[in-house]
Amino acid sequence: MLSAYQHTTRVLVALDCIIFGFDGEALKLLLIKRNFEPEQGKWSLMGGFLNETEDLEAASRRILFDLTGLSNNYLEQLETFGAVNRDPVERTISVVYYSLVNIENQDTAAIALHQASWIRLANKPALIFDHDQMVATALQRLRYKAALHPIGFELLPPTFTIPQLQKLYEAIYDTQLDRRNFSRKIMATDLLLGTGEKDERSSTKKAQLYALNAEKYQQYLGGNFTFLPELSAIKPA
Amino acid sequence: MLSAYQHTTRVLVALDCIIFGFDGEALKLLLIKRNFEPEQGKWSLMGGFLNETEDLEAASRRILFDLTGLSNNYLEQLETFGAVNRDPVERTISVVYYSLVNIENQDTAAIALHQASWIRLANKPALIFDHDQMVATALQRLRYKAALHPIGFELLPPTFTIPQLQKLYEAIYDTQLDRRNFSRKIMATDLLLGTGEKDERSSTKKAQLYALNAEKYQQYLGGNFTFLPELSAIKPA
DNA sequence: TAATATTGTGTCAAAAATACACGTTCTCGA
DNA sequence: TCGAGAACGTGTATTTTTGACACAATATTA
Repeated sequence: MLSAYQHTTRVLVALDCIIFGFDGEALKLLLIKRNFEPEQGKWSLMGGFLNETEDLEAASRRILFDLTGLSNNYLEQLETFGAVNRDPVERTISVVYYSLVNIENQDTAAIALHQASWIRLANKPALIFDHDQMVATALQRLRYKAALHPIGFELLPPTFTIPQLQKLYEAIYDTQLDRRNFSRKIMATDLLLGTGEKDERSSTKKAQLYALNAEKYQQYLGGNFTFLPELSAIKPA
Repeated sequence: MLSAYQHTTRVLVALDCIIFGFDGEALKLLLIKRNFEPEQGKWSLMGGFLNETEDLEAASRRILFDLTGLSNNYLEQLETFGAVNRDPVERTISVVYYSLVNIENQDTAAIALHQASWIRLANKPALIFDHDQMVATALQRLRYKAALHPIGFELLPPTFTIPQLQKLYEAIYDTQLDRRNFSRKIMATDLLLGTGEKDERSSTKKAQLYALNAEKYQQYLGGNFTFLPELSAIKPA
């Protein structure tokens, strides 16, 4: 081991996780009520500190798992927030990740233990520190990314219907889409594999259930594709 | 001031800058030969450490200015790299920014002092630590971003010709574009203001010089727009 | 079994992307 | 000085994609 760098400041590194879910109608965030100071009792993102011997993404996954029992989700680094006074206790920079989870997979016990709740984005309370800004940035990134890559599926159960998928996109972009054009576009991607099944939860005409074509999915993740032309002008931040 | 957080590790925070330029033919990177250990004499990105009392972006701008005399460039946070052993000396995480500069604005003295050179991306030597990966990620981001936002102009002088602009896009995406379609598409954006001037450096028919329409530019930065449909399938990473 | 709600699909018109060619301007060298 | 070479500037026809729109089929429930 070489000798340490001189004359330099060491700071705390936090990780915060923005966890998106979808309840069939609206986008949701998994938020916690802080049970420690500072800002005890206020709403906040899931967070924790980086350990000496773990990578950033590993730390983010650890925090996600510890607090929610969720693992193997889509997880992507969003941005690092480092304003000098963003944490009143001590200089701390926060590396923020966002994740997309199937809301049905949640570990209810773990979530209850941490006083976490799924809250609709539209009803989001004010969060501590710069967490509101983190959420705003994450939503922007999600919109950006989901328009070009098929990551929306990460928010759905393994099988889903086209109307469900459409509602998801409508929730992400807070807009209405034309059923016929949406269906045509999605079908053209060849991403969906029809299961013979139908969605039995519906109380009118039951929609066909599809599963993801895993191979095609990987292809589309790598390249770019305009999933939603109707959204080519995504609203500015 | 509240008391400090307990039981947590503090780490060094570095900042590394990926500086893109364009010489009229190809994309270039401003790289330095390290004059300090470890890895003295090897090629590396510009970097430095975060000070106690500065924001991340401010630190990045400071480093950029100290080393190159460049300021007021386009600067955007790319990603934070934090693998446990990425720096052999001590656990260090690096917040990476990328910037786009007009290569004609360089401060020659500052650059010489730091043994920095503009090197074509195609001739990039191997860099220290994880800097190669940083560059790869930056190029990917640049391609992503420039397809939807008019940030390419940040690499050009205040006035430029359409053929120059086209060569820039061809360099960014390492591809050939059709002159007529490119011109039509760019003109349709209303981003260019014709100066009466012509590019006197050309030795054949002199091309018209344009300047950016600053107002339109801001509009396009905010929203999304498909600048280059021919690139809708940007190559995977 | 009629009313209601939702699914699934087809067509047509407009817009955008693609492919492609010719006349113009400038320099340089014969 | 004028002809060749090189790059600039622009227009049109074809194909593809988007966007707008309507009707028949299925399931539930009153």
